[in-house]
Amino acid sequence: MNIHDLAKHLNISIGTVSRALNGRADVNAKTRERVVEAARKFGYSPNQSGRSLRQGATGLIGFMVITNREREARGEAFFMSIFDGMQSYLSSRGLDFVVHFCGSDEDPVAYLRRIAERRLVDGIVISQMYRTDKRIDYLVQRKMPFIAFGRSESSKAFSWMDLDFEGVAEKAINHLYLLGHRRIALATASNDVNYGYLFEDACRSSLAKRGIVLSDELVLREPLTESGGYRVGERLLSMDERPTAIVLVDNNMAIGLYHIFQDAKIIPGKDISIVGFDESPNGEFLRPSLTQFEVPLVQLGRWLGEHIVLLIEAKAANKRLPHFAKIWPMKMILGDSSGPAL
Amino acid sequence: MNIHDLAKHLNISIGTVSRALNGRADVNAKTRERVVEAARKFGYSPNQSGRSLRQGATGLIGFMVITNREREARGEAFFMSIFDGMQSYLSSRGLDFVVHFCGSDEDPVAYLRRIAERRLVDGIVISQMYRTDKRIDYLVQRKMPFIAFGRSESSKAFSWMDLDFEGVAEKAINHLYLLGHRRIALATASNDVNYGYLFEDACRSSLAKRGIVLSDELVLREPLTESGGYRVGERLLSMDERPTAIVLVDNNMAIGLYHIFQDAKIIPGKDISIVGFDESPNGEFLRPSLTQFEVPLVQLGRWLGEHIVLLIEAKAANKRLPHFAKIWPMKMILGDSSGPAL
DNA sequence: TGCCCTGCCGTAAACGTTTACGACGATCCT
DNA sequence: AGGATCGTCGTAAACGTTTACGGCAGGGCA
Repeated sequence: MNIHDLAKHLNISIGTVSRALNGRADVNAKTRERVVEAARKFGYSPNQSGRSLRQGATGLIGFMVITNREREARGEAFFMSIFDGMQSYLSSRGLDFVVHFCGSDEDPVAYLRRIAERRLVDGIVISQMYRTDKRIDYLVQRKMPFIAFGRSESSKAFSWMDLDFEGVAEKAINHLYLLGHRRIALATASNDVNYGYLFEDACRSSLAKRGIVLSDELVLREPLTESGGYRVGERLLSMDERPTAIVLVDNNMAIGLYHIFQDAKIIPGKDISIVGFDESPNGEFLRPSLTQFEVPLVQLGRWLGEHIVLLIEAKAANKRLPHFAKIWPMKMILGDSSGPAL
Repeated sequence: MNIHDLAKHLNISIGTVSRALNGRADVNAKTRERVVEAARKFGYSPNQSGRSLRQGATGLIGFMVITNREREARGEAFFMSIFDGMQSYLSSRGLDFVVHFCGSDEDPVAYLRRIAERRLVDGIVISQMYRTDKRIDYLVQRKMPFIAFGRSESSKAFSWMDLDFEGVAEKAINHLYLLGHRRIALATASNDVNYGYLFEDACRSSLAKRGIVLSDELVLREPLTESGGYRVGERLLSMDERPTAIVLVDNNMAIGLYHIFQDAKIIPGKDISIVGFDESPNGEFLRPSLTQFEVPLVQLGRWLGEHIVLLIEAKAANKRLPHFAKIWPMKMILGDSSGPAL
């Protein structure tokens, strides 16, 4: 069933059918009704390939995720909520949303090139940015609308949005400082993901502002997983001069940390203070409750949807692409895992 | 840059360019080399819309996931690994793989219809099956190649694959029975997801085989989350006659359960036995280690990729679609969370 | 009555591919 | 030497849309 069949069945031309379905003005109301009704009845929607070919746009927005078997990616609750918000906005605009998963054994740049060259999407959000990320140069050079979810170093100008690592670091450090903590550790990523460095730098300068230097042995780099958190705990416990507080860049780690502390009869918020990062079901659930930071992920997804559409529309109108650079604010949720220094 | 530009640049016809890139036999080796080299140099790949239109196929395989804000979906480690395997197989076949996320406020059937009618994919895997799932009837009627990941009741014949809930139930119950347990509880899903019922029925009949009836108060329906597990623990502890063992349909629950038991000074494997479900980072990590079931998810993803391709090829060859019905076996991993009954 | 305007619709070109078909020169066989 | 075969390539149609353009009927106005 294509547009010709439908037109023949209605005894009108395909042009009219197309105009009727696309809501153009120059079609009789009565005719439009007949067309829409027939389309519904036969389960007809325009073939997207034909439409894309003619319009030079696919109506598809992509989101690229890199799978990794180490499972260091932020969890389901994180991405799923973002997808939810993005999908909800895009479908309200009549656009489709698809997620591209780059396999753990594939080269992200090659994977992205393939998507771009075959013109599978009109625009794309890329995530899990590396410190310097070739994907950015490629997309800029190709003039493909995109938003990087996460910062990255590049000589080119591009649009990005990111969580407020600086703000979180400042609030976390300030909170702990006011509670009297002076020896504060940091648990961050062991791989090259950019926000690990960002957060470390931010913590370092927030501490420096208060006259504290973050010495290297207090920066614990481990996988952002439960067992990574457990390892952090082990290293913490083996230290000669144990820190009185620790800041985490990822809440999955909190689970492991709580476990080893429980084994060692160390009570978070009393014997040692813990500040987590983004909100997560785990964080809400842990006892004592984890001090962490709230981020409305569904809204964040909507923001991404809205702004990628802006970029696409700007390009279609042949206007110069604007560049967004958005830091997403996060609010501290006080829990019982952070208390006065001993 | 399209095929015409490339052809003009090489001073040959577009037909030859196309044949060269598509690896057809009737093109001179020297010419092919020049074409491939030029395509690489200019970053040219055939426009997928044009190609799809001509071929009547998109070369795209979809995977439909339903997001839910209750976060009861199986986690990242689960789906991500499946995607990884599926992507890896499909890309080796020159096919693209995309994931469609149906928003939590959308109707899954309408969402799927949209994908199908616009012909966005050649075939699709649908997941999170409901007990009776309209998506199946729709896809069957539309003759669109698909595999249901999860069983569902339908009068139509269709292809599906699912985890071995019966096998897991039998092994879990047998294991506990041999350890002397006779009063065994079950934690399962509070929503309408089909495997909740499947697992419950399977446990019921495995128990019945051993002369034990699974009474209603021992079936604890809660969300498949950490806090759902915590609720299960609360209900367990408030029982007059507490069960000596519990079987879980989801490992996220194990986290919550361990926590409340820790608070209540109840030791898994000693005071009460716990058997979890699929392997998960959580499960490996919990102390005492959780008795659970191993499932090679990457392989499972490959299987899905291979078989959806078989279905698509069969349809392209105008052969009757075969129907697969695959139960994916799972192996019990003995942990310390299950021990002799008191 | 003659003219323009409006509302509605049909026609046909164009989007970028793939592929059946035929053309052409070179080689091979008898 | 002549015809058949083979290797290579160009031509053009087709896939399913959208949309610029023009046409036609009818109504309004001078």
